[in-house]
Amino acid sequence: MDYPNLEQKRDLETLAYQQLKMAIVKGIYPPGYQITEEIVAAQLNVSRSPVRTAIKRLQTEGFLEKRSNRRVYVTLGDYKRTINTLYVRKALEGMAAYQAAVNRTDEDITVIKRLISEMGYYYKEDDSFKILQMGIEVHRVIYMASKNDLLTQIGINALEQEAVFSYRSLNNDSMRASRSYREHMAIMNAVLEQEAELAEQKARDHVDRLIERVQAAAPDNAEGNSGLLLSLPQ
Amino acid sequence: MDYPNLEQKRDLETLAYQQLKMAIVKGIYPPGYQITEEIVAAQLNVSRSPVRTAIKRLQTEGFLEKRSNRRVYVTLGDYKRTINTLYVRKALEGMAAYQAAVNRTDEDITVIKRLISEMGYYYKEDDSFKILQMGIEVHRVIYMASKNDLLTQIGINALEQEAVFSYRSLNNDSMRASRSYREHMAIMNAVLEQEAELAEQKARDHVDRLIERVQAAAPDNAEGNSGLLLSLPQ
DNA sequence: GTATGCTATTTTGTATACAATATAGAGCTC
DNA sequence: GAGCTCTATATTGTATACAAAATAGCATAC
Repeated sequence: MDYPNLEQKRDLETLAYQQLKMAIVKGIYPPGYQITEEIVAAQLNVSRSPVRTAIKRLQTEGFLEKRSNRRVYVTLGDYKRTINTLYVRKALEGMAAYQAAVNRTDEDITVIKRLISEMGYYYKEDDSFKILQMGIEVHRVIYMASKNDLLTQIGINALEQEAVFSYRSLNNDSMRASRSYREHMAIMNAVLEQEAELAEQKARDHVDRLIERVQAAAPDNAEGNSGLLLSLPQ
Repeated sequence: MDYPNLEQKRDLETLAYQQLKMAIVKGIYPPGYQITEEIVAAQLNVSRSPVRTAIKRLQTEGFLEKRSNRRVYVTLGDYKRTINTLYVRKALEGMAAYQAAVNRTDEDITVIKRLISEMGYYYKEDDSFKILQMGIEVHRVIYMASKNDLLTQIGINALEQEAVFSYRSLNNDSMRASRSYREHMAIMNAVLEQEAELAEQKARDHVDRLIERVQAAAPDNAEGNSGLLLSLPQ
């Protein structure tokens, strides 16, 4: 057994959970891929027991899904699921932005200001990919600043799932990056200024834009899976 | 092994999950109670394996929590947790009401109208308990009408958890029932009329009232657990 | 009387054997 | 060749034995 970073000793269940989740999020096990206890166990060099626990957990979290009453696959995100997740994000991220504006600590302020200046740097450099990538971090920080554990846990899970199953196209053009930049800046500034209602509105608006993009990208063949592409949440 | 309703054959993991969850929600295992795999297994007359799976799942869902790095207890809902859950409910139930107003089918309309008339009956009868109890059903129906599986799943889970861990007092006076009646009616009517924004606002207002009540009931000793009482979500 | 360390007990973690069941595929019939 | 049935295989479900770890309680020393 190899402990990637050693540091903290974990039980095999936790290890299997983390490894498996990472493999899914990174796309090593792509959506639709069949997961079997035995194979994963062999790859991690542990018995089926801890792997089984990990698989069950990822099922309740939504990363894996049971199909045909016996087999487990990496969740296949279709159009409807993507839209559903985005509406959940709209509700949760709106609330998180509101709460963050109210509850942010000095430490949160420091972190957010650092994010703002870092993002500004990449904006000037016209580094579209970096800007889009940092969007995730913005949402994560705002969840943390909300000081609501439950909200944070559910919200980040939704965010991570979208990273895997997202239905959007992957054109990282600078127009998209530019809009992403402006929208995230607006949210963070409202949080800094403690403009709670504004922060909530900006966060909701941001997700509305994403919803529009998804709807525009797959208006017709809404039921099928064609057009599925991996992307970064924003 | 006894199958309560027989009908559908389930595997023991599912059975253990359902039984254990029911026992928690009904208060048979009260908050703070230690759960051990072996004892539950003995009570259900199955081996530890399926019980173990069920316990792990209830952990990730938040009904059970690990303390002292080895033992598992029924989650002890303190003030902060109650407030956190209510804010999550505010976000999700607001969104659900909005989506329900947009997506409700004819069948949903029938169900909602039946709920309205039934609730009206109990209101005339001045049956406070029944009215408060039906509040849960209202939220459940609205989640279903939203046609968003993910939203429904997360939202109902939050609702059920509050049923167990709620911090509020239990005085089922008719003034509370009267307000509960009015607020739930307002939400359902807005959904029927397809007034999406109004429905969202009414749903959020409703949870705000609950938050006020919790804050009023436990303003000072916010950290402790004194004052914890079981109640029904509304 | 308090604190510390040892030990027994409790409880979970892990591996593995076996059972049950669903799926796939071959072979058969028509 | 199409469809059916039967069988083999793949895979999960369940039980259980054993290992590891944490907790609690007791005894001992100071």
